[in-house]
Amino acid sequence: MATLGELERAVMDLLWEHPEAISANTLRDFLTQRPSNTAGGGSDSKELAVTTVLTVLSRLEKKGLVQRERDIRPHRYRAVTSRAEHTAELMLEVLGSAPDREAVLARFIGTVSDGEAATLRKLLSHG
Amino acid sequence: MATLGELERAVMDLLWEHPEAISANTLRDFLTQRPSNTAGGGSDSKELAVTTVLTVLSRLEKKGLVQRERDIRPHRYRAVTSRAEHTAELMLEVLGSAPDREAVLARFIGTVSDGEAATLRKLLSHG
DNA sequence: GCGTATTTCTACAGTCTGTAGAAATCTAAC
DNA sequence: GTTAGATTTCTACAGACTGTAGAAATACGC
Repeated sequence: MATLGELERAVMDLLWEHPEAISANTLRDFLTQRPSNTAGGGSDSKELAVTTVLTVLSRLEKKGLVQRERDIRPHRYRAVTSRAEHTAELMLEVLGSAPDREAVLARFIGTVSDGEAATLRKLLSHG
Repeated sequence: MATLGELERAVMDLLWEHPEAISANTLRDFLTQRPSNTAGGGSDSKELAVTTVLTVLSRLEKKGLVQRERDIRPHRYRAVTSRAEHTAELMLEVLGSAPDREAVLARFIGTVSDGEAATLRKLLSHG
């Protein structure tokens, strides 16, 4: 696993938002026309060739992040794991490489919000 | 911040192991001669030019991960943050980009060891 | 001042990502 | 069954980042 590029990331975000498998064209439309920018993020709406999206999807497939349905004609794509799973895996990957895991966790815990801390406490208690 | 290359990572690991600031030559020696390979990791002992190490150190400095002492002649380098801090920051960076933080945390928590869970519980209780 | 150690500049190859045209392939309609 | 249009695959290239290091500049000790 590794960190994704900007476009790869955008595509994954869309796939995560849409559980149903969708086509490259649909993705392209989402990527380019995206009208409602929730003020703050990067405004998109830049032309993109479908082949570009297809290339990115192929790469994501090779990376194991995307699965494609090849039986129907406009192939449909969908994320293999949920964003939460993926993110958790990434975090574990980062943590895994540390010989001082507990120290890392200590610092990590110190930064989550109160609400999240409460959630964590709950999760840890009935585990 | 971003993920480091292999050599960059190796350099950072050495700097983290050695709190005292050390020179590029010393680092080069560590990187090349490293005799005890704890069976399993990648065996090093490959020749490396000092300039290579210096280049990497410059890049790490530019990235804010390394600080250099310029007053003494063989410049000395040291890590700006501890590995634990750095790792925790990376984890937060990964987590931060998720809209469903709690879901991520839930999955994350499910994977840590019992001992670590205990540590976390302790940390969360008197926070 | 000079030689040697050290640092900075410059350079290049390999990988990864964004980008897309050309070429191949498929499907529906005729 | 042939053809046109949609779809997918191949191939290509530029830009960033990393590993790698020689050349050139600089500093320090004698």
